[in-house]
Amino acid sequence: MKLSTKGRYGLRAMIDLARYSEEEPVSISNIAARQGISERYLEQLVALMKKAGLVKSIRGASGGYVLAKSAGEISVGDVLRSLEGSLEPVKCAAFYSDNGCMSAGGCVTKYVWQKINDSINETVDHMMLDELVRESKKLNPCGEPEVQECEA
Amino acid sequence: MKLSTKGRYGLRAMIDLARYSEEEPVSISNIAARQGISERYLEQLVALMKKAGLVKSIRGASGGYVLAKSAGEISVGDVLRSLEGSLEPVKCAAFYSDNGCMSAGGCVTKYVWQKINDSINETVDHMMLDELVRESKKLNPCGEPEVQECEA
DNA sequence: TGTAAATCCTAGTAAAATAGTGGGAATTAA
DNA sequence: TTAATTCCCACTATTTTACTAGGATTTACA
Repeated sequence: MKLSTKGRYGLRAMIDLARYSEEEPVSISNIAARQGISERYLEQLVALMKKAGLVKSIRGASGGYVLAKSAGEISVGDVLRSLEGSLEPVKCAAFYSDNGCMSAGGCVTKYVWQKINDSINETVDHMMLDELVRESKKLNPCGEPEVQECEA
Repeated sequence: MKLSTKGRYGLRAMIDLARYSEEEPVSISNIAARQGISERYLEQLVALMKKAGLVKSIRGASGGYVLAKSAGEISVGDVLRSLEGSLEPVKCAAFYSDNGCMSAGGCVTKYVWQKINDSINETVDHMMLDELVRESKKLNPCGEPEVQECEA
């Protein structure tokens, strides 16, 4: 049940992007430097978020990325799902239908997975990016590069 | 954020075990047959649950496994954690301490991971095995082998 | 108009994790 | 004694992860 580096780096990058792209587009190399993430790898993560409609790109010199909508309209869930795919703990074909996989019409554990899924989504869909940006400004007012001692 | 087969098979096995071990110990091969899981693999999963104090073993012929406590005292969380380790989405060293990993005393995303962690635990720790056993009896009253069409 | 800074796109790859399989010893009921 | 069972440890194929690499394309600016 671990989030991969995609989700971990991606959310950090997105908070960074939201924080620093208000005046001008932010480049991958900028984010990568501040967050201590490989440029080439981050490139791929941002591409996923672009595909999901969370960020817009401006090509060419002095280009970069900006949010595609306001930070208040982008949830942690949007970000994580764009990178990790669905957050559901078990990929169950019969998840949203009644005809389950067992003889008598549904497997027991399905309801467990669904409950976990619901609670994860409930949580991540109610945390918006603007909140985290405010928090980031409080914790790191001057925008120093973030030292990573833990691997989150 | 996917549960591995350990968690998925393990919970199914545990519900099966809880359901069928009321009168006599249930063997691995019994559970494996009913649940369509490899015996050798299931053996290893049950060993983890034994180590966690969720089941007791009776060795020798006509031996098998029984619950170490009543089904009402074993939560889905107990089972999943015994198999998967911690369910937290990110393994953060500074999780339960205040001195975080960033210069200014904590990283922003830590709070996100903690919220997700809390909501998962809240959910799995309030679902007890006895509930699921009752559900299992409703869905499959005669204890037929469970046909797996989905991979949950 | 050239150059540097950027995004964009695709492919490759080492390391780690997953999902098992396999052999065989120890225990115990019948 | 035998068969059924748990127990323990080692091995392995496959998949996933976490990148690296190369190079094409776009564009601001001198």
